[in-house]
Amino acid sequence: MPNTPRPPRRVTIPDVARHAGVGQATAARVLGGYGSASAATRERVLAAAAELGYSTNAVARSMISGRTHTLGVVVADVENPYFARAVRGVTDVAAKAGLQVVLANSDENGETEKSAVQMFIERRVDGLVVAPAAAEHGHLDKAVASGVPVVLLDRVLAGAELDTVVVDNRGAAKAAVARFTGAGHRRIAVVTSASGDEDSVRLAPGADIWTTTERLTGYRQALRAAGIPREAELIRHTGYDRTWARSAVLDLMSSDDRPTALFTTDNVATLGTLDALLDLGARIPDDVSVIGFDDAEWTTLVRPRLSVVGQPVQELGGLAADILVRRINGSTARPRRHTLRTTYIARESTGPAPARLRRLGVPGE
Amino acid sequence: MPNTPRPPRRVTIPDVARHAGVGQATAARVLGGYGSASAATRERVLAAAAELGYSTNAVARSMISGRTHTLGVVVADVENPYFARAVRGVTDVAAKAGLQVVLANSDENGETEKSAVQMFIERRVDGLVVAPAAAEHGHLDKAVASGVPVVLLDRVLAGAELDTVVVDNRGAAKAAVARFTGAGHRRIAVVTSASGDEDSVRLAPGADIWTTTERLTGYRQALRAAGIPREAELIRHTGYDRTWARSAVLDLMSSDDRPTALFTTDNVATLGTLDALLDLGARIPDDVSVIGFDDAEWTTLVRPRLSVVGQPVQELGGLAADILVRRINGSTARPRRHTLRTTYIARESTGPAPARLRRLGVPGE
DNA sequence: GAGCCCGTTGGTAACGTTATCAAACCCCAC
DNA sequence: GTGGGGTTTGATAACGTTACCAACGGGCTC
Repeated sequence: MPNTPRPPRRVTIPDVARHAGVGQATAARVLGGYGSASAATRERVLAAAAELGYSTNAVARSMISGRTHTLGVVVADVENPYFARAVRGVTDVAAKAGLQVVLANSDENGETEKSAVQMFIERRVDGLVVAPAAAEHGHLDKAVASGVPVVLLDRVLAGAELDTVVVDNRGAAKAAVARFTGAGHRRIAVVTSASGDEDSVRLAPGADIWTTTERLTGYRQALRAAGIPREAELIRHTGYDRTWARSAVLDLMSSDDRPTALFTTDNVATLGTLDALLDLGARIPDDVSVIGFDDAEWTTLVRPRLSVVGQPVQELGGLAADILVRRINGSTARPRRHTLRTTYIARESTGPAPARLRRLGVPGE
Repeated sequence: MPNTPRPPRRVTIPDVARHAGVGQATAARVLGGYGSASAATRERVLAAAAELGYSTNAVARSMISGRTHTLGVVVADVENPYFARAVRGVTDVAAKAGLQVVLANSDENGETEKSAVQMFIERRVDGLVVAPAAAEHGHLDKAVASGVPVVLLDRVLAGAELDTVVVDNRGAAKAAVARFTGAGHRRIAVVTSASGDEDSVRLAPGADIWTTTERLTGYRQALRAAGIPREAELIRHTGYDRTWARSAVLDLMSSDDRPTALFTTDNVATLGTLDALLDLGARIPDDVSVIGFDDAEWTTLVRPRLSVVGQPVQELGGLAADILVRRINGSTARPRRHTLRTTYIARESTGPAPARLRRLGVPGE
């Protein structure tokens, strides 16, 4: 702790009490809004407080009440629109319950998350919302054990006895891909930012997040259900850079036996995919159909407008906050998983499988 | 205050001291990392702490130190990518200085902002970053007076003696529009989400935010510099809904004497404008040139890629946090305005003014 | 008029940490 | 053996609020 200069002394309850000519306890009751006081004294105390510019010291209050009226939120990155929306959902519900929200970014790093959680516990937050970055959840269990309720957001953690708020990623992906198969598509590719470790269903540092893995599983299930053999070449793991997804799709579409439908599991992949398709001069959906996962403001800007799997992201955050509020109020219900419904948003980027493949341009011309 | 159940008792310093067989003060010194202690006792205390699962109570610490190591941030809406980026900038710099960030959304409502600031002061945050929603700044002055440093983000407040971090909106807009005039454009329209009260240069509730007003001023200055008379018909105030901007542009482009260049002052306006242009089948930049304000992930998705005025948003937030850290450490420098540079990002949406106007399609076909 | 109940009031003890200060201790030099 | 410097140690007082309890007073009943 560096020795920083102390802030100036603030007006306290004893000050107000003295100025109002009442006992400290009385002033405290009026200012704290508890216990009883006659109208006359209440008036006097309030006047004195206003005159001196008194402002409650919430820190002192928390000290004795044991409540900070604060929620800690750990997400990968607020800059990511998905998490921004989720955080917004949390803050809205929290605000209604008189709680404020402290934010921390983990950058998908388990250690960063751990230390953020540690800080939150030291600060005695009343509850924690975490979008876990790693499979390890000892720190979260400890938080719960020490009386700080935890809700997992967006991602399931295998073997964790924690409230979890997610969408049915697998089912949503399966349903989306089923639209392709239903429209006669047989060669359906999937583009994902996930790195593709086969055994990463359990979340591990550096491995893929649960969400994406689930969506890939849904893709596979849809293919199986339609009796379409899985083809490794049609599954492209590109990593978290839009240009990589672009190259992958460029490559994919240069094949003589190119896919007629593309499913993208996340926005980075979608952006890269559209980038490639645009540069190839591919006609959507005549040449190729596209469905993305998660809606964004630009999905209705591109022409044709993009069909996507929409997620109730803000509600997800809101529900997480809601669960916390209930736990803070004493609920001891057994932790469970809450799965919210996605909605398929049909726009203009999907159509029947083309009878034959049109020649595409080469990017750069 | 509802009477919620108290959380379970936590392990405290006296507990650890007892368990380690040392005095409270000694244990406190070891655990608090101040004062001196022999290696042997340090060992014993640490072991006892680990054994009992001790975790520092930051609330109690704040109570006596007067510091909460917390920054309050009030933005219009974290869901807005602009503010999301700014918040990210704040948290990053704050984290490096050992500060956490509490978030509040004002939704551009002055009263909401005021009560958020009030809460922050009660919670004794060490500093405040505010993107002001209204011209009124009494509550911010009071915060500073009571020892809580305040930095204004993104918007200047007339008559406020506060540190302010902004970009040169006026100059950037002027330079952008000057590119149009330099390329021979004479009919240059501007599309803005601002409502258009003429006397809203001073920020007022319900009126336009400073940022947009400045950009409009820049637009006018660029026209004047090029000797082009200002035409009311070419200035479209559309309000904060993308479809309204779309209609405005549809109308604008249906004129026989339609503009050959469009400048949009914000992302909502840009989105609506492109929407309209796309539906009209307008060729950019052959039929019409476009420059937007503020970059976004989709500006490189549309074809042609959109030229924009880029803002160092994250740096803006970072600088705000930086200034606060300095003030917290005792700086009493006179508050001043910090204006960061924008960068014009030349892409493919601008070109020379067309010799004659091509007939455009009608939307809906 | 005495007894009682209830709203009001004020003194004081928490809460868990850091700050202060004096006492104890150690090692060494004289 | 004694004095002196420094380090180590522990008791205790803050910090500003709420919790607790006893005392007071007025209006009512019997």
